[in-house]
Amino acid sequence: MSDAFAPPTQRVPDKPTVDGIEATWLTRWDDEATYRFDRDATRDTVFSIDTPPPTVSGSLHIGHVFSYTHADVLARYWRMRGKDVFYPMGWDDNGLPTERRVENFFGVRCDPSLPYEADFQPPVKPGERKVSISRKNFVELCHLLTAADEEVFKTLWRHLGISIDWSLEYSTISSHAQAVSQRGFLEMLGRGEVYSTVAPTLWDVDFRTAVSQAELEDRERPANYHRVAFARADGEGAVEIETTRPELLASCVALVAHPDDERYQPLFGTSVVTPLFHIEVPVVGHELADPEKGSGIAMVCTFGDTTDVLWWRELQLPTRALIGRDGRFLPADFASDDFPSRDVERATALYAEMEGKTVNQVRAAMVDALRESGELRGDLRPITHPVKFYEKGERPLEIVTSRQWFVATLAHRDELLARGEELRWFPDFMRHRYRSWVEGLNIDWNISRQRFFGVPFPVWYPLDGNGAIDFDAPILPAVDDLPVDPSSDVPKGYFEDQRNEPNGFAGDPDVMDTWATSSLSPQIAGHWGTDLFERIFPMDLRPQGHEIIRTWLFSTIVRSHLQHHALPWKNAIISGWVLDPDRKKMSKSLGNVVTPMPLLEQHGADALRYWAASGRPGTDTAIDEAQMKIGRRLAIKVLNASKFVLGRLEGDTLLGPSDVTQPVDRDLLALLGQLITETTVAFDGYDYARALERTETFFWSFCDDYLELVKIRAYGEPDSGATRSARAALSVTLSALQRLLAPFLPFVTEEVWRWWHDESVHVAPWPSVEELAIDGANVGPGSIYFALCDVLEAVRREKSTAKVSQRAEVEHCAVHGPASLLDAVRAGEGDLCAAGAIRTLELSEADELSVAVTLAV
RNA sequence: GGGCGCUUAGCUCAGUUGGUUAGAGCAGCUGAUUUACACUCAGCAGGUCGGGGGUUCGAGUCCCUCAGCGCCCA
Repeated sequence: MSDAFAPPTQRVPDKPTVDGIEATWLTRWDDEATYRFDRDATRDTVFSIDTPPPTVSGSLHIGHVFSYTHADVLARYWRMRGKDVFYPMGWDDNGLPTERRVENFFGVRCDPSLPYEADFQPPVKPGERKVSISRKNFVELCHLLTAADEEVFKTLWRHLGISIDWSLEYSTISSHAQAVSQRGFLEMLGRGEVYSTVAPTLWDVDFRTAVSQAELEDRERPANYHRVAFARADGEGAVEIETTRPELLASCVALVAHPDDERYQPLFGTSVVTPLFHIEVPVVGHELADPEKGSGIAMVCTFGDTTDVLWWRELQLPTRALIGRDGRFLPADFASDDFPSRDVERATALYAEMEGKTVNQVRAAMVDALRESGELRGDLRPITHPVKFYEKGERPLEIVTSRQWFVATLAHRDELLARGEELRWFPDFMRHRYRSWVEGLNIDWNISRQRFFGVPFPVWYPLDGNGAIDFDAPILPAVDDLPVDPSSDVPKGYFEDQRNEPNGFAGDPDVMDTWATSSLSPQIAGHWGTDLFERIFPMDLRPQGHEIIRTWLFSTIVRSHLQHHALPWKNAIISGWVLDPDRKKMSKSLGNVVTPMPLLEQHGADALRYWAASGRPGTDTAIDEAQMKIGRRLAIKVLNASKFVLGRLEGDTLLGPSDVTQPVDRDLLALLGQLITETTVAFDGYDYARALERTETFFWSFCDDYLELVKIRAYGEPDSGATRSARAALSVTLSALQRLLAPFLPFVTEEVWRWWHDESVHVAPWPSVEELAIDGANVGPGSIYFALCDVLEAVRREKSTAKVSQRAEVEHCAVHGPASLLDAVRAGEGDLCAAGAIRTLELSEADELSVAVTLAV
């Protein structure tokens, strides 16, 4: 460990600059392994950070520097506090965004039925029509592209000076991550926390995959209420319902109204007949039917929306599924028990026009048919209502029935709520986001995705003599054999030629939701199962943006709770949005997304970090180049102030706090002690922004006031105690300030620190009050310093008003004020007169401070 | 519909258990001129703290209410 008060070296350049210092120090940090985690560290000395593994297939935007800077500032603080910081970086490279990017980038499409082509070359340019390729070829392209994308992200964060230990880099599609993910799945399966079942599933017809509740978003969409008449089964008139989805008429299974609704009470227990298809359905009561909505009585279908699912389940209604996985209408047999039509011929004839068509086509056909039959009553009534979309999708979700794997979250809701309370949130109010999300859960977490580039389910199924799959007796691999790919690996006791054959086996065709793997980031990064994991888990800090509380944060808590009966981390620090310069939310559609690299190159890493670090946890922050310029100015000031101070410390004398003998110098150290205490408390409470603001304010005063006050004295005779005192105070304070700023401005502080130290500032000890050796004899911290500043300010004002140089001589300066203040001024009289070029200073007692300045002619 | 956050100078924001005359930076204006720094320094000006009501000796701060903006959940 280098001495904080080491003598200056001759390393101070004549013309220091902040330009280009990033490259120098990035290389040195690599060479010196400055951020390398000590693999032998024990849990009590470790500070572990679970950083978001970004989706590299998304475009790089300014948000990627924001939250990561916050995390890095904290990492650097704790490292200086002597912690062994475990700070890995991962890439969440599997999943839909990657597939979509690969499809567009290469102009390809995955068709799992095609054979692998070993020498396949993707099109140089994506063509008009996408080229269909095998699953293995497709996955290879995914690996190829994500590897390149990861480099782009890595370059950004390195340039930004994020103190990641890159030897800990991981990716969620790596073999290691797949093994961890599959082990996690198998252990949940063993505990009964994950199950597969055939159930109504939210389905994106474009992506052809199931999606989970966490990936939903409501979008306001225009629609029309269609008023449709259902004949009563007893022939006594008709019941009119209003629906936005007439295309689902053939899959109607009931009408439902509120139990208290007097209009429909007489109908409960009776039946009506669907128009056109002539299927008898019951009229039932349920609290969720809204008497204010439409005509107050709704058509329940298989399945128009999530409420239909709820009614279907609670009222035990039959199933008449008509929408297929491609969003087109499936065949239906109106002579069967599933679709018991009273007029098979007409129903079959009409439906023949609809089968195989899309939702919109069928809707139009249905409207025509209803109009013709006279059962569509009145005009269509336009409305706007929320429709559920996959967050990355473009068409409304449909609900299809299929077999999926679910993690049982609902059964653990209360425990998960308790975990949310147990976690320390910064800012605290973010815990509400988590709570309301968990309280609103209504379906278990669907982790099956009918896609290609992901972690496969480590599951095979036996086939019976007819080739039917027995889902209740899955064949599982041994943990030691993980990872496995059931589509190419063969379960123990079987041979490849038994695949998909009667009495053979079949692999589960699906892959896991990407969150089902990235929710294990502590286990992946920490190498669950090795001693490393015990050294870092539960982790200390989860830094992330608030938009992924319900996905990544939530799912990580779920997995840790189920697997380890613990929170995955003690603290979560939640960043706000980065807004565009006009304080608008950035989005692709608005075209206002800002890319970080040009800003980084123009203003420098320290400047960009300064801007990011001035955004408090949880607070939305606009991109502000003015703020970046201020950061750059601060960095330059650090260079110049350091150059000046170190230039004063000529010779090799080791100056320390014990050399600080002059009252004003000791007063400065007392103030510095306050600053250190304050910033340390702020950092301990994850309030890096306050720490920065306080340090910055102190630093500017140090430059503009203290340096000016003691400048002349510091130039004095080296052997004089007064000179030594000034130089010692400058040295001690500079040392502390360089370190206090190091988490924020890692490049410039490293540059200036190395002018007089051999080791990195980033492994130097965080400043402490103890190292200042303050004896506590001061009247009050700042009393002398601030008094001198007040008088100096008055003198400056006089010169500025007179429009003369600040170096202009003052003939006479009369200070009137309370005795205590005069004493304070007297204690620094020499410095004051030197700094203000004051020839004669007169001190006289008065109730209030006033300063009369007479300029020399 | 339920919940959370924000509203302080032209702009961006501090303002800690209520306590002198509400602060800073930027922008603006007026100047200085170079033995750390022109990527500099000094000074000036600029606010009925979103509106209303209440508690209090005292409210930017606590309570109620209204409004606007943003977000979360349903």
